[in-house]
Amino acid sequence: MLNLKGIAEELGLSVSTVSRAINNTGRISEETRKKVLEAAKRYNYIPNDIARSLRSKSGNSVGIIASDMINSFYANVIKGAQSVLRENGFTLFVCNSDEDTQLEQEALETLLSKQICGLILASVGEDSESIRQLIKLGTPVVLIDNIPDDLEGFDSVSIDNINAAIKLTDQLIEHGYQKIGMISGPMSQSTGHDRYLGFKIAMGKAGLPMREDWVVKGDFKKPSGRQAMRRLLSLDAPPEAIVVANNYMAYGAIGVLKEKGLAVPGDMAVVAFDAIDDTGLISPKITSMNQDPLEIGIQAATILLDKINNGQSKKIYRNLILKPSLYDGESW
Amino acid sequence: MLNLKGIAEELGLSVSTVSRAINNTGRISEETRKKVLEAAKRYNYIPNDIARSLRSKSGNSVGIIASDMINSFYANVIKGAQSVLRENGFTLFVCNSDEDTQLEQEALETLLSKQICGLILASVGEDSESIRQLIKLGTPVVLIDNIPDDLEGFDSVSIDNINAAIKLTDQLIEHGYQKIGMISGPMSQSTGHDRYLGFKIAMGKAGLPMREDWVVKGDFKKPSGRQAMRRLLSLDAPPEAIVVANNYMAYGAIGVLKEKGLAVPGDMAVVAFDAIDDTGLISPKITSMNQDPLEIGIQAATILLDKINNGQSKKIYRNLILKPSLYDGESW
DNA sequence: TTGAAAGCGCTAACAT
DNA sequence: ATGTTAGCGCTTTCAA
Repeated sequence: MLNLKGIAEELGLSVSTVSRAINNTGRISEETRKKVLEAAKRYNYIPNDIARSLRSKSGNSVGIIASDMINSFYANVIKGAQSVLRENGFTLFVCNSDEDTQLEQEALETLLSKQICGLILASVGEDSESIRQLIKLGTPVVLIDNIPDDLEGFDSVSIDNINAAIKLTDQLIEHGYQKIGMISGPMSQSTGHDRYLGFKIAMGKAGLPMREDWVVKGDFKKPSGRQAMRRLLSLDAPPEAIVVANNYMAYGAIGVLKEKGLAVPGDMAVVAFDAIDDTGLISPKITSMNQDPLEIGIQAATILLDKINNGQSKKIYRNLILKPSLYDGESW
Repeated sequence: MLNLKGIAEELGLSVSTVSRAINNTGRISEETRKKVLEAAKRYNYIPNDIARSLRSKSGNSVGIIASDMINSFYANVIKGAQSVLRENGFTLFVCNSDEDTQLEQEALETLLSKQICGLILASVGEDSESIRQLIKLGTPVVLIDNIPDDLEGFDSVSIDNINAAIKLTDQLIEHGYQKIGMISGPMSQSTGHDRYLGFKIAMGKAGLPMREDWVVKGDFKKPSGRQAMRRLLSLDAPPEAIVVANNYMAYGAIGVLKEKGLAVPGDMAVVAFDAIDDTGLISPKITSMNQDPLEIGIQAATILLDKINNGQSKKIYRNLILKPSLYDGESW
């Protein structure tokens, strides 16, 4: 495996000439260009991207930090972003934060040390310190999923979670449910906070009672959904329907119901966020308000690329609000 | 954002002294070490990993190429690998090949240009050219999932697919099924080929007839599973049970059955490979022979790290055969 | 059209 | 204990 210098020596040319031939830059005779390209192929030359970006001070990689790529929601976000990025010659570093602030911070530093030129971030919590730091460094960031309240001056791709939660709750209300509870996410995240807020608004609008013990806080992971459902079922008067703030908690909650032989929605109706079913075999089909994760990834990557390529657009912040779609399942 | 030189100037020291302080290498006075570390923190210094690995000729990233990380099987493999790698200071480049040879090749070149020092590869097809090339370059490779027959001299983590398929088929046979078909994968991949072989062996052993039209070849993706099932159902005498070579094709196949109002396993029994259900809500629960994807990722990464760190072990090839486990579901 | 030379940020001999 | 120097592989002025 040769490098530029190797090829240059082999051909009796200078490194710069070979570089120009390979990058098709600057003036060069057709003859030598041919010769170089042929040699490059013969020797299976692969440019050292590390050296290239060190020298030219312009990397071609971006990072993404999400809580868990096992979650098909994030997996799809990543896939969407990756497709756009690859088409544009960028590579994507994927990091998991596992809903952990510490890991998120570590991932951030790793990515920065890798000289990423952009970041897609589904942040945990509201701590904006690390993010502010990024912005100062001039690294473009696009936030997705969780958009901390106190963060103005960022780009983001998200949905109107408040309204989405209102509509989702309305589904239950329209079907005659009155005793409605919620398994919410952490209030420190906009997805948790706003969806809870929407739920509250919808309930108030309909004149329905909000009962403290009908709202159980989870951490967006499956076990917390199970735990929350057990808590609800242990109440003297459990709700007859619940709104769940994300897919995994809903899987946990419904799992508990099924195990106890309770019917969904007969004994308890369940609606959720982002419970898209890739397999098509989940039963009952969960009525859910869905963000389009692929689209989120695509849009986030597109904004990022624009900021990277367009120096001017760096100071223009875009807050893209996508429309979630309601999947009308059988769980209510 | 300062670099080493910046900090050196700021402190009136030489670059090398600062470097030594930060890397805690070589002799240095406690006093200056303190001073440097403090300054590094003050200026939010983050080492440029690109420059570092260019200089020291030793990268700290490895790549993984899998067909589709939306598939929770691969997602888990990636997660397992990532956990081991991160603990050891390595980062992971994730590439999708989408079961496409062309994309796999592209991903390979991208990764090589990124100077990865190791690769975990779930290859598509039997074309070993690109892989042989890698080996010559001295880049350690661990193959997973699909182990091309003609590739000796590689490390790999896999299962005994032939035996696994025999056992899976035996499940059906033991439950009295005689008219058994298969939705197989591409024969060019060991997972496709060996699972088909195992099926054939089990059938022969039991003295059951192998009918040509009861074996439909798919491409491991969901639509091909749907198509295959439609084909089977269109036969004059469809099989009464089928073995499906992977999870996604099984989802497609069962989906078709459910849509037609056919019962599983009443009208057709279905068993499959790797149909692990993260949600716990898939119905019917699919009887399946499961590799432990997390473990595969962990083992693959461990082998890779050993090869990277241990020059001597480079020429010792390990072919780890993990035990798959049978999940006893309700689909037969 | 081509070559020589500088230098990206860092590490590691070698020198002091 | 610290500084000086060379150079990783590449791009990019500047000269020729």
